[in-house]
Amino acid sequence: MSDRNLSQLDHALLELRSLVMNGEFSGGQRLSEVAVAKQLGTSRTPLRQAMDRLVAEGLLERIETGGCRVATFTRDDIADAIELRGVIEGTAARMAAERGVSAELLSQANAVLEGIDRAIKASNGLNFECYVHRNAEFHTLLAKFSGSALVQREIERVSMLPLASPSAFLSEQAAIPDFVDSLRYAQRQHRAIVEAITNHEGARAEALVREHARLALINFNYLTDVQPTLVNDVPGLALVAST
Amino acid sequence: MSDRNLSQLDHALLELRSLVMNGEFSGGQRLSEVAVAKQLGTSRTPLRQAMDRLVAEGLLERIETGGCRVATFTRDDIADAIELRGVIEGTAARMAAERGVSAELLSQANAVLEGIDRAIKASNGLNFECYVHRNAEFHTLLAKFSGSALVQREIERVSMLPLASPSAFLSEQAAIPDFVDSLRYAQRQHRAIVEAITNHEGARAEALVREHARLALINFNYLTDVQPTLVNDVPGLALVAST
DNA sequence: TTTTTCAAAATTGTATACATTATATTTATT
DNA sequence: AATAAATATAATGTATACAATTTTGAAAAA
Repeated sequence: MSDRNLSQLDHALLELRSLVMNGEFSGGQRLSEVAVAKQLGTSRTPLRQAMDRLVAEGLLERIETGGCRVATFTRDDIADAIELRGVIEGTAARMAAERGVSAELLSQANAVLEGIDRAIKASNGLNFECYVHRNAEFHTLLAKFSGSALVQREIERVSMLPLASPSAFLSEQAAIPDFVDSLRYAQRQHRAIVEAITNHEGARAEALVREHARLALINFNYLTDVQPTLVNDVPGLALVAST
Repeated sequence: MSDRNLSQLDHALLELRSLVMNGEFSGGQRLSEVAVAKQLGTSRTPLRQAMDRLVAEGLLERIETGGCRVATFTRDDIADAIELRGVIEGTAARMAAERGVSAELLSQANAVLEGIDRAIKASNGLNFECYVHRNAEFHTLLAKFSGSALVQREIERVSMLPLASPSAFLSEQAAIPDFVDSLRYAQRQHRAIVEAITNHEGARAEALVREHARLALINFNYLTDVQPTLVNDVPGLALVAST
Protein backbone atom coordinates (compact mmCIF):
# COMPACT_ATOMS: atom_id res chain seq x y z
CA MET A 1 0.00 0.00 0.00
CA SER A 2 2.99 2.25 0.35
CA ASP A 3 4.26 1.19 -3.04
CA ARG A 4 2.07 3.35 -5.17
CA ASN A 5 3.97 6.26 -6.74
CA LEU A 6 7.24 4.45 -6.14
CA SER A 7 9.28 3.71 -9.23
CA GLN A 8 9.67 0.08 -10.21
CA LEU A 9 13.32 0.32 -9.26
CA ASP A 10 12.65 1.70 -5.80
CA HIS A 11 9.99 -0.90 -5.26
CA ALA A 12 12.29 -3.72 -6.37
CA LEU A 13 15.14 -2.35 -4.27
CA LEU A 14 13.11 -2.19 -1.07
CA GLU A 15 11.41 -5.52 -1.61
CA LEU A 16 14.54 -7.37 -2.66
CA ARG A 17 16.62 -5.98 0.21
CA SER A 18 13.95 -7.05 2.63
CA LEU A 19 13.72 -10.54 1.15
CA VAL A 20 17.49 -10.98 1.22
CA MET A 21 17.78 -9.64 4.76
CA ASN A 22 15.15 -12.11 5.94
CA GLY A 23 17.03 -15.02 4.43
CA GLU A 24 14.57 -15.76 1.67
CA PHE A 25 17.33 -16.78 -0.71
CA SER A 26 19.77 -18.47 1.60
CA GLY A 27 21.83 -21.25 0.14
CA GLY A 28 24.55 -19.50 -1.84
CA GLN A 29 22.70 -20.36 -5.02
CA ARG A 30 22.49 -17.86 -7.84
CA LEU A 31 19.20 -16.08 -7.73
CA SER A 32 17.38 -16.29 -10.99
CA GLU A 33 16.47 -12.96 -12.52
CA VAL A 34 13.32 -14.16 -14.20
CA ALA A 35 12.08 -15.92 -11.09
CA VAL A 36 12.73 -13.01 -8.75
CA ALA A 37 11.36 -10.52 -11.23
CA LYS A 38 8.14 -12.51 -11.40
CA GLN A 39 8.07 -12.75 -7.61
CA LEU A 40 8.37 -8.97 -7.30
CA GLY A 41 5.93 -8.34 -10.12
CA THR A 42 8.31 -6.31 -12.22
CA SER A 43 10.46 -6.81 -15.27
CA ARG A 44 14.10 -7.84 -15.36
CA THR A 45 15.40 -4.37 -16.13
CA PRO A 46 14.67 -2.62 -12.84
CA LEU A 47 15.35 -5.84 -10.94
CA ARG A 48 18.82 -6.10 -12.41
CA GLN A 49 19.41 -2.49 -11.42
CA ALA A 50 18.29 -3.25 -7.89
CA MET A 51 20.58 -6.27 -7.78
CA ASP A 52 23.45 -4.09 -8.93
CA ARG A 53 22.84 -1.70 -6.08
CA LEU A 54 22.65 -4.47 -3.53
CA VAL A 55 25.96 -5.74 -4.84
CA ALA A 56 27.38 -2.26 -4.28
CA GLU A 57 25.92 -2.33 -0.78
CA GLY A 58 27.62 -5.64 -0.15
CA LEU A 59 24.45 -7.61 0.42
CA LEU A 60 24.80 -9.54 -2.82
CA GLU A 61 27.95 -10.64 -4.58
CA ARG A 62 28.59 -11.15 -8.24
CA ILE A 63 29.28 -14.61 -9.65
CA GLU A 64 32.17 -14.82 -12.08
CA THR A 65 30.14 -16.65 -14.67
CA GLY A 66 27.22 -14.24 -14.44
CA GLY A 67 24.44 -13.23 -12.13
CA CYS A 68 24.77 -12.87 -8.40
CA ARG A 69 23.99 -14.57 -5.12
CA VAL A 70 23.42 -13.61 -1.52
CA ALA A 71 26.63 -12.77 0.28
CA THR A 72 27.43 -14.75 3.37
CA PHE A 73 28.61 -13.04 6.52
CA THR A 74 30.61 -14.66 9.23
CA ARG A 75 30.38 -13.34 12.76
CA ASP A 76 33.80 -11.82 12.26
CA ASP A 77 32.59 -10.00 9.17
CA ILE A 78 29.84 -8.34 11.13
CA ALA A 79 32.12 -7.59 14.05
CA ASP A 80 34.46 -5.91 11.58
CA ALA A 81 31.60 -3.90 10.13
CA ILE A 82 30.60 -2.67 13.58
CA GLU A 83 34.19 -1.80 14.41
CA LEU A 84 34.67 0.02 11.11
CA ARG A 85 31.49 1.97 11.67
CA GLY A 86 32.88 3.01 15.03
CA VAL A 87 36.12 4.07 13.40
CA ILE A 88 34.44 6.25 10.77
CA GLU A 89 31.93 7.67 13.24
CA GLY A 90 34.92 8.40 15.44
CA THR A 91 36.49 10.29 12.57
CA ALA A 92 33.28 12.25 12.16
CA ALA A 93 33.40 13.21 15.82
CA ARG A 94 37.05 14.20 15.65
CA MET A 95 36.45 16.29 12.53
CA ALA A 96 33.51 17.95 14.25
CA ALA A 97 35.64 18.79 17.27
CA GLU A 98 38.51 20.07 15.16
CA ARG A 99 36.44 22.07 12.71
CA GLY A 100 33.67 23.22 14.98
CA VAL A 101 29.94 22.65 14.73
CA SER A 102 27.25 25.26 14.26
CA ALA A 103 25.23 26.25 17.32
CA GLU A 104 22.10 25.12 15.53
CA LEU A 105 23.35 21.57 15.01
CA LEU A 106 24.56 21.41 18.59
CA SER A 107 21.15 22.42 19.88
CA GLN A 108 19.60 19.76 17.68
CA ALA A 109 21.92 17.23 19.28
CA ASN A 110 20.95 18.33 22.75
CA ALA A 111 17.29 18.08 21.84
CA VAL A 112 17.85 14.50 20.71
CA LEU A 113 19.71 13.71 23.92
CA GLU A 114 16.79 14.99 25.96
CA GLY A 115 14.49 12.85 23.85
CA ILE A 116 16.56 9.80 24.72
CA ASP A 117 16.39 10.72 28.39
CA ARG A 118 12.62 10.86 28.18
CA ALA A 119 12.53 7.49 26.41
CA ILE A 120 14.55 5.89 29.19
CA LYS A 121 12.57 7.48 32.01
CA ALA A 122 9.14 6.98 30.50
CA SER A 123 6.35 6.64 33.04
CA ASN A 124 5.70 3.01 32.15
CA GLY A 125 9.33 1.92 32.13
CA LEU A 126 11.47 2.10 29.01
CA ASN A 127 9.99 3.23 25.70
CA PHE A 128 11.84 0.99 23.26
CA GLU A 129 10.44 2.35 20.06
CA CYS A 130 11.19 5.92 20.98
CA TYR A 131 14.69 5.06 22.15
CA VAL A 132 15.55 3.27 18.92
CA HIS A 133 14.26 6.18 16.90
CA ARG A 134 16.12 8.84 18.88
CA ASN A 135 19.29 6.80 18.96
CA ALA A 136 19.24 6.58 15.18
CA GLU A 137 18.73 10.32 15.05
CA PHE A 138 21.76 10.87 17.23
CA HIS A 139 24.01 8.82 15.01
CA THR A 140 22.71 10.50 11.88
CA LEU A 141 23.44 13.83 13.46
CA LEU A 142 26.91 12.74 14.48
CA ALA A 143 27.68 11.88 10.86
CA LYS A 144 26.41 15.29 9.84
CA PHE A 145 28.65 16.95 12.42
CA SER A 146 31.69 15.89 10.44
CA GLY A 147 30.94 18.52 7.85
CA SER A 148 32.08 16.02 5.24
CA ALA A 149 29.62 14.59 2.76
CA LEU A 150 32.00 11.73 2.10
CA VAL A 151 32.32 10.73 5.73
CA GLN A 152 28.57 10.99 6.11
CA ARG A 153 28.02 8.75 3.10
CA GLU A 154 30.51 6.12 4.20
CA ILE A 155 28.95 5.90 7.64
CA GLU A 156 25.61 5.32 5.99
CA ARG A 157 27.14 2.69 3.73
CA VAL A 158 28.71 0.68 6.51
CA SER A 159 25.66 1.07 8.71
CA MET A 160 23.60 -0.51 5.97
CA LEU A 161 25.43 -3.81 6.27
CA PRO A 162 23.50 -6.47 8.15
CA LEU A 163 23.44 -5.86 11.90
CA ALA A 164 25.99 -3.04 11.64
CA SER A 165 23.64 -0.14 12.16
CA PRO A 166 23.77 1.56 15.58
CA SER A 167 20.09 0.79 16.03
CA ALA A 168 20.16 -2.77 14.78
CA PHE A 169 18.25 -5.31 16.86
CA LEU A 170 18.15 -2.87 19.77
CA SER A 171 14.59 -3.66 20.71
CA GLU A 172 15.26 -7.40 20.70
CA GLN A 173 17.70 -7.17 23.57
CA ALA A 174 15.39 -6.88 26.52
CA ALA A 175 16.64 -10.28 27.66
CA ILE A 176 20.15 -9.00 28.12
CA PRO A 177 21.05 -8.70 31.79
CA ASP A 178 21.21 -5.10 32.95
CA PHE A 179 19.96 -3.97 29.57
CA VAL A 180 18.37 -0.74 30.75
CA ASP A 181 21.53 0.01 32.67
CA SER A 182 23.57 -0.37 29.51
CA LEU A 183 21.25 2.07 27.77
CA ARG A 184 21.92 4.59 30.52
CA TYR A 185 25.61 3.99 30.08
CA ALA A 186 25.27 4.55 26.33
CA GLN A 187 23.42 7.77 26.96
CA ARG A 188 26.21 9.03 29.22
CA GLN A 189 28.58 8.28 26.38
CA HIS A 190 26.36 10.26 24.04
CA ARG A 191 26.58 13.26 26.32
CA ALA A 192 30.32 12.91 26.74
CA ILE A 193 30.74 12.78 22.97
CA VAL A 194 28.79 15.98 22.45
CA GLU A 195 30.71 17.58 25.29
CA ALA A 196 34.05 16.65 23.76
CA ILE A 197 32.98 17.99 20.39
CA THR A 198 31.77 21.21 21.94
CA ASN A 199 35.10 21.63 23.74
CA HIS A 200 37.05 20.91 20.57
CA GLU A 201 38.64 17.82 22.14
CA GLY A 202 39.14 15.85 18.96
CA ALA A 203 41.10 12.87 20.24
CA ARG A 204 38.72 12.43 23.17
CA ALA A 205 35.66 12.61 20.96
CA GLU A 206 37.10 9.99 18.64
CA ALA A 207 38.04 7.64 21.46
CA LEU A 208 34.63 7.98 23.07
CA VAL A 209 32.82 7.12 19.86
CA ARG A 210 34.95 4.06 19.34
CA GLU A 211 34.26 2.92 22.84
CA HIS A 212 30.59 3.57 22.23
CA ALA A 213 30.63 1.27 19.22
CA ARG A 214 31.97 -1.50 21.41
CA LEU A 215 28.56 -1.66 23.06
CA ALA A 216 27.04 -2.69 19.75
CA LEU A 217 29.69 -5.35 19.44
CA ILE A 218 28.90 -6.73 22.89
CA ASN A 219 25.20 -6.80 22.05
CA PHE A 220 25.87 -8.54 18.76
CA ASN A 221 27.89 -11.23 20.48
CA TYR A 222 25.11 -11.72 23.00
CA LEU A 223 22.53 -11.87 20.23
CA THR A 224 24.36 -14.55 18.31
CA ASP A 225 25.12 -16.55 21.43
CA VAL A 226 21.50 -16.81 22.44
CA GLN A 227 20.21 -16.79 18.87
CA PRO A 228 18.02 -19.87 19.19
CA THR A 229 16.05 -18.45 22.08
CA LEU A 230 15.40 -15.07 20.48
CA VAL A 231 12.85 -14.22 17.88
CA ASN A 232 14.48 -15.08 14.62
CA ASP A 233 13.09 -12.30 12.50
CA VAL A 234 15.80 -9.81 13.33
CA PRO A 235 16.65 -8.39 9.90
CA GLY A 236 20.03 -9.62 8.76
CA LEU A 237 20.44 -12.30 11.36
CA ALA A 238 19.61 -14.94 8.79
CA LEU A 239 22.70 -13.94 6.84
CA VAL A 240 25.11 -14.81 9.62
CA ALA A 241 26.85 -18.08 8.89
CA SER A 242 25.98 -20.51 11.66
CA THR A 243 29.34 -22.22 11.86
CA MET B 1 42.93 -2.80 -28.69
CA SER B 2 42.68 -4.05 -25.15
CA ASP B 3 38.92 -3.92 -25.37
CA ARG B 4 38.42 -7.12 -27.26
CA ASN B 5 36.92 -9.89 -25.12
CA LEU B 6 35.74 -7.31 -22.59
CA SER B 7 32.01 -7.26 -21.95
CA GLN B 8 30.12 -4.21 -23.14
CA LEU B 9 29.62 -3.24 -19.51
CA ASP B 10 33.29 -3.46 -18.62
CA HIS B 11 34.18 -1.53 -21.73
CA ALA B 12 31.64 1.19 -20.96
CA LEU B 13 32.74 1.32 -17.34
CA LEU B 14 36.41 1.80 -18.14
CA GLU B 15 35.81 4.24 -20.96
CA LEU B 16 33.24 6.30 -19.10
CA ARG B 17 35.33 6.51 -15.94
CA SER B 18 38.27 7.67 -17.97
CA LEU B 19 36.22 10.29 -19.79
CA VAL B 20 34.72 11.60 -16.57
CA MET B 21 38.09 11.68 -14.82
CA ASN B 22 39.56 13.69 -17.65
CA GLY B 23 36.83 16.28 -17.40
CA GLU B 24 35.13 15.43 -20.66
CA PHE B 25 31.70 16.20 -19.26
CA SER B 26 32.44 19.10 -16.96
CA GLY B 27 29.67 21.59 -16.53
CA GLY B 28 27.29 19.99 -14.06
CA GLN B 29 24.93 19.25 -16.93
CA ARG B 30 23.09 15.96 -17.08
CA LEU B 31 24.88 13.61 -19.38
CA SER B 32 22.60 12.23 -22.03
CA GLU B 33 22.37 8.48 -22.15
CA VAL B 34 21.79 8.27 -25.88
CA ALA B 35 24.63 10.64 -26.68
CA VAL B 36 27.16 8.95 -24.41
CA ALA B 37 26.04 5.49 -25.52
CA LYS B 38 26.66 6.51 -29.10
CA GLN B 39 30.02 8.00 -28.16
CA LEU B 40 31.07 4.74 -26.52
CA GLY B 41 29.66 2.64 -29.30
CA THR B 42 27.35 0.62 -27.10
CA SER B 43 23.68 0.53 -26.24
CA ARG B 44 21.95 2.28 -23.39
CA THR B 45 21.57 -0.84 -21.28
CA PRO B 46 25.21 -1.47 -20.35
CA LEU B 47 25.89 2.26 -20.29
CA ARG B 48 23.19 2.83 -17.72
CA GLN B 49 24.69 0.02 -15.69
CA ALA B 50 28.09 1.65 -15.90
CA MET B 51 26.60 4.98 -14.84
CA ASP B 52 24.97 3.28 -11.89
CA ARG B 53 28.32 1.93 -10.77
CA LEU B 54 30.02 5.29 -11.14
CA VAL B 55 27.28 6.77 -9.00
CA ALA B 56 28.06 4.13 -6.39
CA GLU B 57 31.73 5.05 -6.68
CA GLY B 58 30.85 8.68 -6.11
CA LEU B 59 32.12 9.92 -9.46
CA LEU B 60 28.63 10.65 -10.74
CA GLU B 61 25.59 11.78 -8.82
CA ARG B 62 21.96 11.15 -9.50
CA ILE B 63 19.65 13.99 -10.49
CA GLU B 64 16.32 14.07 -8.69
CA THR B 65 14.37 14.36 -11.91
CA GLY B 66 16.23 11.51 -13.55
CA GLY B 67 19.59 10.69 -15.04
CA CYS B 68 22.88 11.75 -13.53
CA ARG B 69 25.71 14.25 -13.85
CA VAL B 70 29.37 14.46 -12.98
CA ALA B 71 29.95 15.08 -9.29
CA THR B 72 31.94 18.13 -8.38
CA PHE B 73 34.71 17.94 -5.82
CA THR B 74 35.97 20.81 -3.77
CA ARG B 75 39.51 20.77 -2.49
CA ASP B 76 38.08 20.03 0.93
CA ASP B 77 36.22 17.02 -0.44
CA ILE B 78 39.43 15.53 -1.74
CA ALA B 79 41.33 16.39 1.43
CA ASP B 80 38.59 14.55 3.34
CA ALA B 81 38.90 11.56 1.04
CA ILE B 82 42.64 11.39 1.62
CA GLU B 83 42.19 11.72 5.35
CA LEU B 84 39.50 9.05 5.42
CA ARG B 85 41.69 6.74 3.42
CA GLY B 86 44.39 7.27 6.03
CA VAL B 87 41.91 6.50 8.78
CA ILE B 88 40.76 3.23 7.25
CA GLU B 89 44.25 2.19 6.25
CA GLY B 90 45.23 2.98 9.82
CA THR B 91 42.51 0.65 11.00
CA ALA B 92 43.84 -2.03 8.69
CA ALA B 93 47.29 -1.61 10.22
CA ARG B 94 45.95 -1.72 13.76
CA MET B 95 43.90 -4.82 13.01
CA ALA B 96 46.96 -6.43 11.48
CA ALA B 97 49.02 -5.67 14.56
CA GLU B 98 46.33 -6.87 16.93
CA ARG B 99 45.43 -10.02 15.05
CA GLY B 100 48.78 -10.96 13.64
CA VAL B 101 49.90 -11.39 10.08
CA SER B 102 51.14 -14.55 8.43
CA ALA B 103 54.86 -14.87 7.89
CA GLU B 104 54.24 -15.20 4.19
CA LEU B 105 52.45 -11.86 3.92
CA LEU B 106 55.13 -10.21 6.01
CA SER B 107 57.84 -11.48 3.72
CA GLN B 108 55.88 -10.17 0.76
CA ALA B 109 55.80 -6.79 2.43
CA ASN B 110 59.53 -6.83 2.99
CA ALA B 111 60.09 -7.76 -0.63
CA VAL B 112 58.02 -4.76 -1.70
CA LEU B 113 59.97 -2.50 0.64
CA GLU B 114 63.21 -3.65 -0.91
CA GLY B 115 61.74 -2.97 -4.32
CA ILE B 116 60.97 0.59 -3.27
CA ASP B 117 64.52 0.97 -2.00
CA ARG B 118 65.85 -0.12 -5.37
CA ALA B 119 63.52 2.31 -7.15
CA ILE B 120 64.83 5.19 -5.06
CA LYS B 121 68.49 4.27 -5.43
CA ALA B 122 68.35 3.39 -9.12
CA SER B 123 71.62 3.91 -10.94
CA ASN B 124 70.21 6.73 -13.05
CA GLY B 125 68.54 8.59 -10.19
CA LEU B 126 64.98 7.85 -9.17
CA ASN B 127 62.86 5.32 -11.09
CA PHE B 128 59.44 6.96 -10.95
CA GLU B 129 57.46 4.30 -12.67
CA CYS B 130 58.83 1.54 -10.51
CA TYR B 131 58.32 3.56 -7.34
CA VAL B 132 54.68 4.28 -8.15
CA HIS B 133 54.06 0.63 -8.90
CA ARG B 134 55.74 -0.65 -5.75
CA ASN B 135 54.08 1.97 -3.60
CA ALA B 136 50.67 0.86 -4.86
CA GLU B 137 51.65 -2.71 -4.05
CA PHE B 138 52.55 -1.74 -0.51
CA HIS B 139 49.20 -0.11 0.11
CA THR B 140 47.31 -3.02 -1.40
CA LEU B 141 49.23 -5.33 0.86
CA LEU B 142 48.51 -3.17 3.88
CA ALA B 143 44.79 -3.47 3.19
CA LYS B 144 45.19 -7.21 2.92
CA PHE B 145 46.99 -7.30 6.26
CA SER B 146 43.79 -6.29 8.01
CA GLY B 147 42.41 -9.76 7.45
CA SER B 148 39.04 -8.12 6.86
CA ALA B 149 37.45 -8.26 3.42
CA LEU B 150 35.25 -5.34 4.37
CA VAL B 151 38.13 -3.10 5.39
CA GLN B 152 39.98 -4.08 2.25
CA ARG B 153 36.99 -3.21 0.10
CA GLU B 154 36.38 0.13 1.75
CA ILE B 155 40.00 1.16 1.31
CA GLU B 156 39.70 0.33 -2.37
CA ARG B 157 36.48 2.30 -2.57
CA VAL B 158 37.85 5.47 -1.03
CA SER B 159 41.10 5.16 -2.96
CA MET B 160 39.08 5.18 -6.16
CA LEU B 161 37.88 8.71 -5.56
CA PRO B 162 39.67 11.31 -7.63
CA LEU B 163 43.19 12.02 -6.37
CA ALA B 164 42.63 9.98 -3.20
CA SER B 165 44.69 6.95 -4.15
CA PRO B 166 48.07 6.63 -2.44
CA SER B 167 49.73 6.61 -5.84
CA ALA B 168 47.75 9.45 -7.37
CA PHE B 169 49.77 12.01 -9.31
CA LEU B 170 52.94 10.76 -7.70
CA SER B 171 54.99 10.96 -10.86
CA GLU B 172 53.86 14.51 -11.53
CA GLN B 173 55.52 15.86 -8.43
CA ALA B 174 59.11 16.06 -9.52
CA ALA B 175 58.84 19.84 -9.23
CA ILE B 176 58.18 19.67 -5.50
CA PRO B 177 61.20 20.89 -3.51
CA ASP B 178 63.00 18.05 -1.78
CA PHE B 179 60.72 15.57 -3.52
CA VAL B 180 63.15 12.66 -3.48
CA ASP B 181 63.83 13.39 0.14
CA SER B 182 60.12 13.14 0.90
CA LEU B 183 60.04 9.77 -0.84
CA ARG B 184 62.84 8.59 1.43
CA TYR B 185 60.84 9.84 4.38
CA ALA B 186 57.80 7.98 3.16
CA GLN B 187 59.82 4.83 2.81
CA ARG B 188 61.05 5.12 6.39
CA GLN B 189 57.41 5.38 7.41
CA HIS B 190 56.65 2.24 5.42
CA ARG B 191 59.31 0.36 7.32
CA ALA B 192 58.14 1.70 10.65
CA ILE B 193 54.60 0.61 9.86
CA VAL B 194 55.65 -2.94 9.06
CA GLU B 195 57.81 -2.98 12.17
CA ALA B 196 54.92 -1.86 14.36
CA ILE B 197 52.65 -4.48 12.86
CA THR B 198 55.27 -7.18 13.36
CA ASN B 199 55.67 -6.15 17.00
CA HIS B 200 51.91 -6.13 17.55
CA GLU B 201 51.96 -2.41 18.36
CA GLY B 202 48.45 -1.59 17.17
CA ALA B 203 48.14 2.02 18.27
CA ARG B 204 51.57 2.88 16.89
CA ALA B 205 50.85 1.22 13.56
CA GLU B 206 47.60 3.14 13.25
CA ALA B 207 49.17 6.47 14.12
CA LEU B 208 52.04 5.91 11.70
CA VAL B 209 49.67 5.15 8.81
CA ARG B 210 47.64 8.27 9.52
CA GLU B 211 50.78 10.34 9.57
CA HIS B 212 51.82 8.69 6.34
CA ALA B 213 48.59 9.76 4.67
CA ARG B 214 49.37 13.35 5.55
CA LEU B 215 52.12 13.24 2.97
CA ALA B 216 49.52 12.68 0.27
CA LEU B 217 47.60 15.63 1.62
CA ILE B 218 50.65 17.87 1.47
CA ASN B 219 51.32 16.78 -2.08
CA PHE B 220 47.73 17.38 -3.06
CA ASN B 221 47.84 20.89 -1.68
CA TYR B 222 51.03 21.56 -3.56
CA LEU B 223 49.53 20.13 -6.74
CA THR B 224 46.47 22.35 -6.63
CA ASP B 225 48.50 25.42 -5.70
CA VAL B 226 50.76 25.14 -8.71
CA GLN B 227 48.10 23.55 -10.89
CA PRO B 228 48.51 25.95 -13.83
CA THR B 229 52.19 25.17 -14.24
CA LEU B 230 51.80 21.40 -14.09
CA VAL B 231 50.68 19.09 -16.82
CA ASN B 232 46.96 19.21 -16.68
CA ASP B 233 46.21 15.65 -17.62
CA VAL B 234 46.50 14.29 -14.11
CA PRO B 235 43.44 12.05 -13.87
CA GLY B 236 40.81 13.55 -11.63
CA LEU B 237 42.34 17.00 -11.42
CA ALA B 238 39.74 18.31 -13.83
CA LEU B 239 37.05 17.47 -11.29
CA VAL B 240 38.39 19.79 -8.62
CA ALA B 241 36.32 22.92 -8.42
CA SER B 242 38.56 25.87 -9.23
CA THR B 243 37.05 28.28 -6.74
C1' DT C 1 30.48 -47.58 -12.53
C1' DT C 2 32.79 -43.52 -13.72
C1' DT C 3 34.16 -40.17 -16.84
C1' DT C 4 33.83 -37.62 -21.08
C1' DT C 5 31.39 -35.62 -24.85
C1' DC C 6 27.86 -33.38 -26.89
C1' DA C 7 23.49 -31.33 -27.43
C1' DA C 8 19.41 -29.21 -25.40
C1' DA C 9 17.64 -26.11 -22.12
C1' DA C 10 17.84 -22.32 -19.42
C1' DT C 11 20.07 -18.11 -17.95
C1' DT C 12 22.39 -14.00 -18.31
C1' DG C 13 24.07 -10.01 -21.37
C1' DT C 14 22.61 -6.71 -24.84
C1' DA C 15 19.82 -4.07 -27.97
C1' DT C 16 15.70 -1.87 -28.93
C1' DA C 17 10.87 -0.54 -28.88
C1' DC C 18 7.55 1.56 -26.03
C1' DA C 19 5.61 4.31 -22.01
C1' DT C 20 6.16 7.88 -19.04
C1' DT C 21 8.05 11.89 -17.42
C1' DA C 22 10.69 16.12 -17.75
C1' DT C 23 12.17 19.96 -20.62
C1' DA C 24 11.84 23.36 -24.15
C1' DT C 25 9.20 26.15 -27.19
C1' DT C 26 5.31 28.39 -28.53
C1' DT C 27 1.12 30.68 -27.86
C1' DA C 28 -2.20 33.09 -25.29
C1' DT C 29 -3.30 36.18 -21.67
C1' DT C 30 -2.58 39.93 -18.39
C1' DA D 1 6.64 43.16 -22.59
C1' DA D 2 6.26 39.77 -19.09
C1' DT D 3 4.17 35.89 -17.34
C1' DA D 4 1.41 31.73 -17.56
C1' DA D 5 -0.54 27.94 -19.92
C1' DA D 6 -0.29 24.51 -23.37
C1' DT D 7 1.72 21.90 -26.62
C1' DA D 8 5.69 19.65 -28.77
C1' DT D 9 9.95 17.67 -28.19
C1' DA D 10 13.26 14.98 -26.12
C1' DA D 11 14.86 12.56 -22.34
C1' DT D 12 14.70 8.86 -18.95
C1' DG D 13 12.22 4.55 -17.05
C1' DT D 14 10.47 0.04 -18.31
C1' DA D 15 9.41 -4.07 -20.86
C1' DT D 16 10.67 -7.38 -24.04
C1' DA D 17 12.94 -9.69 -27.87
C1' DC D 18 17.18 -11.53 -29.27
C1' DA D 19 22.11 -13.15 -28.85
C1' DA D 20 25.71 -15.24 -26.36
C1' DT D 21 26.96 -17.90 -22.66
C1' DT D 22 26.46 -21.09 -19.10
C1' DT D 23 24.41 -24.94 -17.05
C1' DT D 24 22.16 -29.22 -17.20
C1' DG D 25 21.35 -33.77 -18.55
C1' DA D 26 21.71 -37.63 -21.39
C1' DA D 27 24.29 -40.61 -24.17
C1' DA D 28 28.59 -42.72 -25.34
C1' DA D 29 33.13 -44.25 -24.19
C1' DA D 30 36.51 -45.81 -20.85
